[in-house]
Amino acid sequence: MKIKQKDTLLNMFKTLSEIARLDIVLLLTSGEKCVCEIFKNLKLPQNLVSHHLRILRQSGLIINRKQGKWVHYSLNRKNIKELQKLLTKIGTAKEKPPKY
Amino acid sequence: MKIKQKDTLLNMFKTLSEIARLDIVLLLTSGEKCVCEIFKNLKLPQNLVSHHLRILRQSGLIINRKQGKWVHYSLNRKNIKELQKLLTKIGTAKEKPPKY
DNA sequence: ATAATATATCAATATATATTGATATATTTT
DNA sequence: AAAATATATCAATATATATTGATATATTAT
Repeated sequence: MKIKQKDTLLNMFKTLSEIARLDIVLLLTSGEKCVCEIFKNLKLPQNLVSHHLRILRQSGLIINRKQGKWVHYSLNRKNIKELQKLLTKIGTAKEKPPKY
Repeated sequence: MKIKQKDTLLNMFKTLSEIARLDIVLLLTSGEKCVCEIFKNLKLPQNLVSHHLRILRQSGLIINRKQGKWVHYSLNRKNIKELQKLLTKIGTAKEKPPKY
């Protein structure tokens, strides 16, 4: 695996290892949401959610679009697919059977 | 998703978000390895690798078996499958299209 | 029994990052 | 233009965790 690719994956794992961010991602599986919907839904302060959204964006897991005073966030399926691929690779690697 | 299940997934993500541990998991895709093989391969001190192996074990990502003075570690495919499932769910969730 | 090898644990420290509070920016409404 | 709303940023602090060094335990070899 290329170093850059590994870094990207590592970053996605790191990003998803925080409960608030995993919750955001799970929430976004039901479609795109503005920040206000997200922080009300998760019952977290707005600035904290904003902070986590930035980390999610920087890791490539979500994307956003601006519309008036709202910023709508949604999942970045392309990169999530990459994570899936890696896990499939890990999960299906051949296993040396224990020797008795 | 049940709280306990989410905790488990969160823990797996947290575990995989450290480069040494991701490297260990990637190394183990080629079959089970004893600790000495792992720390020599990764060029990390033995006690540090031992520490990371414990975290990997506690998160359910790897299993071990003892044989003489060696402890052999290998992937725990069952739990890795769970991670895969979640990502598949996230990656295939329906997306509300942006409105123009 | 002693030495050597493989692994794990513990305490101390360094480092990264989550959280909070205050504030800034941009857009819409009145 | 002023007020209200939505979002982002910054500095400070709290917390979690990686890393290191020292040491303990268990097994095998001599």
